[in-house]
Amino acid sequence: MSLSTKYNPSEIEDKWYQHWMEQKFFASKPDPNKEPYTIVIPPPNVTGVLHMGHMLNNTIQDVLIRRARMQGKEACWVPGTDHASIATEAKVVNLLKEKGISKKDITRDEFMKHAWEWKEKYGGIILEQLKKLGASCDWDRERFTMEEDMSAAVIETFVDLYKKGYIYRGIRMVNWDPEGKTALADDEVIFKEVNSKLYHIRYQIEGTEDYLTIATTRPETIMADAAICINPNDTRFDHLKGKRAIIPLINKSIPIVEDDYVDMEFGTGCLKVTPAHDINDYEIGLRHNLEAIDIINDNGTLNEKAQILVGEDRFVARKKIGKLLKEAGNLVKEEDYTSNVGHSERTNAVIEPKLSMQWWVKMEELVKPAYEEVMNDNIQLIPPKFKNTYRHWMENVRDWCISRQLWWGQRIPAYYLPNGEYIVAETAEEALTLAKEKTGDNNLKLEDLRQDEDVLDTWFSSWLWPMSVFDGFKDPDNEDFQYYYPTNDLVTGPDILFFWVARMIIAGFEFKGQKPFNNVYLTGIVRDAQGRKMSKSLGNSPDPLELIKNHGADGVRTGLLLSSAAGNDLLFETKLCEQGWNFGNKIWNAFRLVKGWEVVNAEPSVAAKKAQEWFEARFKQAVAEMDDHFSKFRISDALMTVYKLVWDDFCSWYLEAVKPPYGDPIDRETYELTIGFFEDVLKLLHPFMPFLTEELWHQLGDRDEKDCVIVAQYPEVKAYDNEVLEKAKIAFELISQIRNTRSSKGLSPKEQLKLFIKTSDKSLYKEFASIINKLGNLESMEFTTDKVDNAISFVIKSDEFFIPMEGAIDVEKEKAEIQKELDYTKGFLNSVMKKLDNERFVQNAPEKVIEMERKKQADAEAKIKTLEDSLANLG
RNA sequence: GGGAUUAUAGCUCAGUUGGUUUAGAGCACCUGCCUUACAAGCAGGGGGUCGUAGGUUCGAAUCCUACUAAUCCCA
Repeated sequence: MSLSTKYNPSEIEDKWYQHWMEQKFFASKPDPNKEPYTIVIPPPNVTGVLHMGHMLNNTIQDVLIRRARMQGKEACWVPGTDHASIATEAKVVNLLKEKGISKKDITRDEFMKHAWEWKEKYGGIILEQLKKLGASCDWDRERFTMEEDMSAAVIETFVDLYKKGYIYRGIRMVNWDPEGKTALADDEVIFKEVNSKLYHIRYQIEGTEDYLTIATTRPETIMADAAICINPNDTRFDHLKGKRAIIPLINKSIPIVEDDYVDMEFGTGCLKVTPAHDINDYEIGLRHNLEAIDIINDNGTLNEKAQILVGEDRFVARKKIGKLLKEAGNLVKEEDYTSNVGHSERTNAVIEPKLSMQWWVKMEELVKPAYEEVMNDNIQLIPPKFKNTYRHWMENVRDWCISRQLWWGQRIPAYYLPNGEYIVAETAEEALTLAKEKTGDNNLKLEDLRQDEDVLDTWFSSWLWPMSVFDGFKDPDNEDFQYYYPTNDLVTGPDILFFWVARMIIAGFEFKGQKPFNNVYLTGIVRDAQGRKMSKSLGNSPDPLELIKNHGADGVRTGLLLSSAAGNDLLFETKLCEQGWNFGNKIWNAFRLVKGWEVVNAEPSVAAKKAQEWFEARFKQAVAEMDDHFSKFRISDALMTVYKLVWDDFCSWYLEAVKPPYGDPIDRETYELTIGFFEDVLKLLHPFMPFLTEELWHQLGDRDEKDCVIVAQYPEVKAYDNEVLEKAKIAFELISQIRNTRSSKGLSPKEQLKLFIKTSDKSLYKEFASIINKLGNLESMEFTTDKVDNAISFVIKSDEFFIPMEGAIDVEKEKAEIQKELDYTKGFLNSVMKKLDNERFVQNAPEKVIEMERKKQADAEAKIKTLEDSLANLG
């Protein structure tokens, strides 16, 4: 045979993906005769490249969708990307910079043209990468959050929420990125440990020659100080109460206030309060009615309100002011200090807390149905431990800042009138009409309206995703939306449970009165072997495409799923992919064996017939087990079930039992049944290992282009013969014991052995005699009523087995082994008897439990007797 | 500081409402085999007082309390 002993995935993967695409197997359209099964992809960032998290997440989605497809459901997996305003804008700005173009020198329209060009050229690489993984998305349905219809939905919902009073403008402290010149959401801020200095600065107490000392990491903000704050319980500062202090360098007088917020242990116990530049200070400011003095420009330089160092960058200013304070004699000391400083996820600039006018969504009311429907399990979170986390967030929900000071995104549909008022409307024309009504000024023209410069947060697009991908806003009655929505399962990471999942649920109920999905499967986070998050800066993330190249997509998928229970982080090692590949190779070689057989018309062997009966039952049992695992979203358990079914049951037991001696042909009946079993196994395996199974499906039989395992009918749960499984278990244990005996005596597996059985019930052994003979490699199998001399013996249940050994038997060693088992069984019996001797147990425990304990007792007693006999026989 | 989650074999995890369990799986490990499908394999084997200390119960890995440790979210 010319087939390689090694399975080579790269030869077949692209071929089959292309074939599936050509046959339109991924495509879905509404079919009223079929049950829909829908997944929308968590849209990856359009600038992104595939990382391990995507691999895990999309593998799970693909497993679910492929299984549903084979089960005859109308399976639809919608792919797409989001426009990632900050990330994309940063990329475009950088590209323009390389071309010598500055964003501020071009118009908004020109910039958007460049951005779209960038998107067309570089965006969406990640979707191409998903194809390598085998993702069976309906690619004809690919969506992008900035395309026209999707944007229209965003604008429509903004106006809708505004009209309902859920959207407002307000000044709030935001995370300001002075480089990107935009506000960032909390999750876009990364906190890093930074070495800095703690400056101890003394302020004169007004009207005295005394000083107080504060400690700060940001001396450049002293000009924005509105007060000095002390803890009211701090007796050290009683003399300061009611006094005022003077800011050095600018000689401004500020009050000294008292607030519990001040940590008496930290620094000097005196806190400078800078409401415009620190979130905690802002809140103290609100409590004490302090003025917020903003001395920093949008680009991070100091403005004229600072009075000194105007125009200097905040970090330059920090150094210079240190020097100035020193010269003025106000710098007491500098000490080294490490602090957690927020950085922009995109530009890496140090975040500046900044007061700024932003658009907000009022969340308190909106959240209510979304909260309820998860708490009552109408929407299920998997694993359920996330329900708690979800509840906690929903109960403490805060308003959502949805404006971003960027151009790439949907521009906020608010139009300012010359008098400073504004109108929210879907179009400028509509706004003009409304403006005329509002002002009574019929001379207003479009040119008089100025649209808000800001765009909406990307999440404000993503939260509509399950509805907008089916045009649920543009055309709510359309067939797709009616058929596919609500979707079935959502697969995503717990890190965006609030930013995305919760908001989708909110949007689903608010805009359509329906949940967006039934189940949310939260995957773990893929970490490296040391448990660290994978990150570019650590360089600990393997290249997914490289992994696929080396281990095959099937190998990587299997490797990822093998040890990733829902919600558990996955400590990734390349070894896992090797294990996945090994599994594929095992199946490949099973195929080589079967394919190599010569088939003749003959009677099946007794062993083969028994093996068939057993494997049929075992297969059905595995189908039932897998079905149960899938129903609970235990994907890795389902995989493990089929892994063992293939490796242990099909390869190690079944194929070994039916395999003819080398060179001999196989009878037709056994051959055909075996092919049938193989196909059944491939079906169970296909959602996990799509490529290998498709290849073997076509190699096993002569099939046309439409007859593919991807659309084969998935095995259904059926009743099975449990008795044959129970009997086989004992027969297999006997075979293991025979092999063990051979192995522990250092005999070759080729050495044939004689077996004597002492039992009161011969039927099981007769039934399985042929298999026991073959797999145990026996010369003979006989029944006996007496002990057999010069033999190794062992006990299964209450039956005793003897294998005569030529030459000396180490009696002491045999005795020791039997004694060990006897001790264990006695201990076990003892624990059973403790229960049965306890009156209260017999009274209180359920009948079934007591019965089980009595059975355990009887079995153990019989076994002990047999073991004791064995021991006695040995002398 | 507030809240949550987790703790079972060397590693990653099962163990479903307490009773088929003096605890299972995969990987890793050890021993023997290049046995004509597969050495990336085959056969066999060892390994855990279920984080610690109490409590409830006839019975606890499972329920309760405290402690310890780790992780996450919020401030």
